[in-house]
Amino acid sequence: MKQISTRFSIAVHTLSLIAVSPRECTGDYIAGSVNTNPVVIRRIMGMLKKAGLVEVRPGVGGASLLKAPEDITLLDVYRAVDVIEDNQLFRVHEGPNVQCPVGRNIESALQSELSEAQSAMEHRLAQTTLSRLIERFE
Amino acid sequence: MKQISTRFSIAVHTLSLIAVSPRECTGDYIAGSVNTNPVVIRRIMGMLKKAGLVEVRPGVGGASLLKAPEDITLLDVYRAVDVIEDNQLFRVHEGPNVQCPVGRNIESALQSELSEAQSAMEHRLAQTTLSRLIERFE
DNA sequence: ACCGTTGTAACCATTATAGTTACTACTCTT
DNA sequence: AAGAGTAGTAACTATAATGGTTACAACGGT
Repeated sequence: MKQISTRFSIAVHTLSLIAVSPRECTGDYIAGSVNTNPVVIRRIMGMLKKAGLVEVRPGVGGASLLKAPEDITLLDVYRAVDVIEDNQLFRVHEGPNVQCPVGRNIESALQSELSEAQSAMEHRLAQTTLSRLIERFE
Repeated sequence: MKQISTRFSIAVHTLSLIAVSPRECTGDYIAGSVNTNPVVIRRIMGMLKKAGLVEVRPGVGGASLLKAPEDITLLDVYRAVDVIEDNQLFRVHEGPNVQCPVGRNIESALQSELSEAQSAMEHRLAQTTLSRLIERFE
C-alpha cells in the first residue's frame, strides 16, 4: 500500500534543523541535510509557512520558527503538510447497494469506528513536541 | 494524500455480509452489495482466505467465516488485506546526511514516535469486533 | 547592478489503486 | 458425460499521488 508521504518526515526534519542550527537555514542547506532536491524543501516550507509554523526571509534567505519548539507538536506538522486527503485516513468505498441492509449501514457504522482509530493516532502525535524530539540529538 | 485503500472497507463489508446473510454469499452477490466488480471481491476474498478468516467453496461457490464474529476485529481485517506497506504507516525519507546531527538522528527519533502513533491507531481498531459492527444493522 | 535566495510552474518516471476482460479449474446437476 | 455457475488468476487499462528535476521570475542585500 501507499504509506503516508515523506513530506511529513521531511517537514519534521526541516523544523528540527531550523530549531537546532545556529546558522541561517537556507533551502539549499536544508536540502543538503535531508538529501533531496531544494525544490522539494521549498514546497514543504511553503506549507509550513501557510500553517504559521515558520517564516522565511525572501531574497536574503533563511527561515526561523514562529513558535517555540515546545509548542510545536508532531500533529501540527502532520496537519500542516496536508498528508492525508480530506482529513480522512481511511477511505471507504462509495455507493454500496442501499437495497442491502449491510450496504445501507456499513458506511456510517464503519466511519465512526475508523474516526476513533484515526483520532487515537493523531492524539498520540500531539503528545510529541519538537523540543522533545531535538533534545535527543543536540 | 493517498488514503488507506478501500480494500479495507470492502473487506469489512464482505465479512459483515457473510456473517449476516442467511443465503450463500457468492462473489457476484457480494459485488452487488458492495457495488463493484466481482474480481475486486475475489481478490479481497483471496486475502481473507490467506489470513484464515474465511473459507470458500470452490466450484459450487459461497463463503463462510472461519471465526466467530466476536473473534474478528477490525485490526484482523486491516492486517489481512495488507493495506499498508511493510507494516509501516508512516514513510520516512531515506538517506539523510549523516554529517549533520539532525540527519544522523532524525530517523530513529522519529520512528519510535511514529510507531507509537501507529500502534495507538491499531490498538483502537482491535477494540471493534465484527459482531459489534453488525449488531447495528441486522 | 550583481548574486544568491525564494516562489512557482511545468514536466517526468514511478507506483498503487481499482476496474475490466478473458481464460482455466472446479463442483454440482441433469 | 455434458453443461451451468462459480472461484482463481493473469493481464491490461485509466487515474492519481509522489518525488525529483529544470526553468524562470521576484526579491533583497552587498
